[in-house]
Amino acid sequence: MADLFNALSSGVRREIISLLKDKDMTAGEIADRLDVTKPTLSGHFNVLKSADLIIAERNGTTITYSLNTTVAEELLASLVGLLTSKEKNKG
Amino acid sequence: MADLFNALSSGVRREIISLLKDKDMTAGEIADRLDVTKPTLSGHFNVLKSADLIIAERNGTTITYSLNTTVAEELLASLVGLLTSKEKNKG
DNA sequence: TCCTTATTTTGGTAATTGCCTAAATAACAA
DNA sequence: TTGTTATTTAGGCAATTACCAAAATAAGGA
Repeated sequence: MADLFNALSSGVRREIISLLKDKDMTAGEIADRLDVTKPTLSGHFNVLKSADLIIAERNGTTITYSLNTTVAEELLASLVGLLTSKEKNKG
Repeated sequence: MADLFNALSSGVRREIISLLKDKDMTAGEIADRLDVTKPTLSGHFNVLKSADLIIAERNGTTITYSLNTTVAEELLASLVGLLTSKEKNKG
């Protein structure tokens, strides 16, 4: 849970997720669209992979990343749990 | 949005939110329950206030914090927007 | 083996964060 | 004004993060 929110706390990483929610992309394609170098991006991929938010699949020399929708849904559920069930102003 | 995720990326701050989701509490009450000093906590309150996630109200010498449920709900909506609408595997 | 493409790892620096103690401020009572 | 309680601000240090350039690795073709 901490890993997930930490992963989301970076603007670059949220952009990566936003790209991946529509279609899978290779590291190079993502690098073409974002304004950071590939090494920097590689570090962000690592953070997202550690949080299990994205999945990497190598095909030859290219690596295709995809959003892990299962974990994304679990994250949503966790956030609901964190923020809701406030009974104070029920009605 | 960046401020919101950044606010959530700290365990201490998530604990604060978790306490406040059930009832409003003063800074001192929160300090009694968490294992950091009051000055450290004060810094976390500032981060949460900057993100508009909590609301501070002074009564005499005490300051009572409450969760800003409106912003909490907006955060949930934002996260849904960030993570969903993936058409790839529709069906 | 040598070359090319794709991506990551390494190494370094600057900025940020998180925590603490000590000092300052705010509100109010005596 | 002096004292007390509640909280924040200031100052400083250690750890982490973010970024880049350069080097290294991986995969496959000639």
